[in-house]
Amino acid sequence: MEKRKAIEHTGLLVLSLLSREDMYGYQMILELERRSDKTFSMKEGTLYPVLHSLERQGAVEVYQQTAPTGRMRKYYHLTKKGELLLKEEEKEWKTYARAVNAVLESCAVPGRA
Amino acid sequence: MEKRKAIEHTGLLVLSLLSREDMYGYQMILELERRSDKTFSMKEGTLYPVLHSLERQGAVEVYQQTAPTGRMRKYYHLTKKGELLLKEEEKEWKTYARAVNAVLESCAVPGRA
DNA sequence: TTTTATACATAGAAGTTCGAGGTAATTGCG
DNA sequence: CGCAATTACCTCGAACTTCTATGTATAAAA
Repeated sequence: MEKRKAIEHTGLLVLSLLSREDMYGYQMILELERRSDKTFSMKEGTLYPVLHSLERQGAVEVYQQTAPTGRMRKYYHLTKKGELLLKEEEKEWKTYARAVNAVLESCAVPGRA
Repeated sequence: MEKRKAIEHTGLLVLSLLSREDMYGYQMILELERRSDKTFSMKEGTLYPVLHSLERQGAVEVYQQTAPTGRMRKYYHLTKKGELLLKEEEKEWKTYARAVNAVLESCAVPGRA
């Protein structure tokens, strides 16, 4: 009965990360955790299917590269299509967040207003 | 393949509405639409199961009342438990929104900074 | 050498929301 | 009066998302 802590807006977050630099999956998880100050800890079971879906949609492109450590990594690169998608989702997020806040404020106890 | 437009945070929004005044289901849908400036249009298939779930959790109490129009309505009232739940969910929302914004900003093109 | 961290991946469970459908009363319109 | 639209409740199953659990494999650390 434990409520699962959903990330939600996974696509937005991933696209956003890739807008600055190409990244590989595992790196995205770490970066997301760091930049959100530990609020997000996206699971691999969430991320990889999303990345594959973004690839099928043409929003990202993949290339493999061997890390200095010798390990293979799959880097994801944001395409033009991905940039557009990011802009759209960013706008949707802002609209959504504004709407939630508007409802919360409209219900807030008066007191100072 | 159409992406569905989820409301998400349904519980938070409903509890929030009820924190100001008792409401009946249909009214909540209209109020949510109004206060969110048309961003939200919660479906009945979403709302009623959520209300019943909140009732089972003891977060809301129900009473019936006949409207001036003669129609029967089921009003929902926020309990103490519901108020606590609201506070929790409100806090979670703020943390979540802050984290998303932090990631977006950390990825924003420089330019001015 | 065993554990931990890195790095990828998938299958199935669980949760949420919606679409579609149903019931029923009231209101407005021609 | 008859009929559509609105009000007001409800449920079921589809669709989607995320997580848990699990698996593979390599490299670094203990």
